[in-house]
Amino acid sequence: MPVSTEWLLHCATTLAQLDPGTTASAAQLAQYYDLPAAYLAKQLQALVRSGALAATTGPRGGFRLARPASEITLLDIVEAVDGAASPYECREIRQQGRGALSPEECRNTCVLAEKMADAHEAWRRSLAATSLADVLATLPPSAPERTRRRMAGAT
Amino acid sequence: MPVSTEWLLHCATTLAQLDPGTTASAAQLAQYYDLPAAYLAKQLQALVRSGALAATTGPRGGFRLARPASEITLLDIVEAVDGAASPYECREIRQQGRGALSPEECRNTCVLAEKMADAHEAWRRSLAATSLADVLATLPPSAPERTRRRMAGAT
DNA sequence: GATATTGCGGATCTTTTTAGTCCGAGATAG
DNA sequence: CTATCTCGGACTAAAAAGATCCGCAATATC
Ligand code: FES
Ligand code: FES
Repeated sequence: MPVSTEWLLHCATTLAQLDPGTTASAAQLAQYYDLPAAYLAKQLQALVRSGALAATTGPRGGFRLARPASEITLLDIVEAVDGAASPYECREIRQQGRGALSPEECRNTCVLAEKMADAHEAWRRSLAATSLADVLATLPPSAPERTRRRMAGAT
Repeated sequence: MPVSTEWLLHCATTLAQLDPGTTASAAQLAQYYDLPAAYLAKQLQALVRSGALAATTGPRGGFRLARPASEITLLDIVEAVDGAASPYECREIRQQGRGALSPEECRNTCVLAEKMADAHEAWRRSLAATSLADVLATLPPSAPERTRRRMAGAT
């Protein structure tokens, strides 16, 4: 799992603390966390493509949340940057080799593939249970003001 | 996630269907599923190292379950081949850059890292809930006999 | 006791993914 | 209208992981 996952999770949390209508540029966010600006910009695009963020181009432009913070889950962000596909991929190994099963016996999906899919679904469900609003609720009340202040001074 | 994960899950299920005391060599298992024998052998070693399988060297040697099938979970197998580390790695990004938090504010772990760890734990819990014995229970009663028969004819 | 067979570990090569950089299209402010 | 600032996608290098190979140690058989 790429390092940029952590970047985007934190960037989204930061954007959620901004006033509505305000945007933060990729350069600002990069400076805020000391990250390579060009590469961060590339990853932010993935979140725009997925519909979690909205981007405004031109001077005074930048990124903002495309939806209320309560409607953006951690799963949305993680799947946008890391891909939504399950890491486990069943290649129907049971139909190959000397022990191959007949096509009739394979009408229902393999038990092992099913269990692996269940585990992946449990992982997804756990991440989908937390929204950006939930994350903000755990922060001290002074955090948003502080974030806005430190962000304003950036280039 | 490597393709070999599926291989090992099925190989372990196959071994669980053998009579106690009987072993199956890597070549036999490879032929049974039409897999590259050399690579499969290497992955089987990982399961031996983890303690899920036991190996006997020499003629008539091979692999067998090291424990009763009810004591081997899918998580044991997956973590043996794919590693037990969480795919998400927190690099403490919150302490870097212009928005860096003070060390005092970072005494407790970051909320985002905690949520990601929770999701990973949910995934683990789901896989640990199923043992090889549970998998065998879903198979038709004729399956073990059939597996033993087809395995016997291999080189 | 010699021999064939099997697992074991390390060294090696290939492929995929990740990390990083770059320049162009488009929009806003002046 | 022009200059400047922003995202957007294409391109290139680096690292990690996957996959493969070969030689060594151990054991049962003959
Ligand atoms: S055939 Fe793919 S998991 Fe069983
Ligand atoms: S600092 Fe690593 S997830 Fe927040």
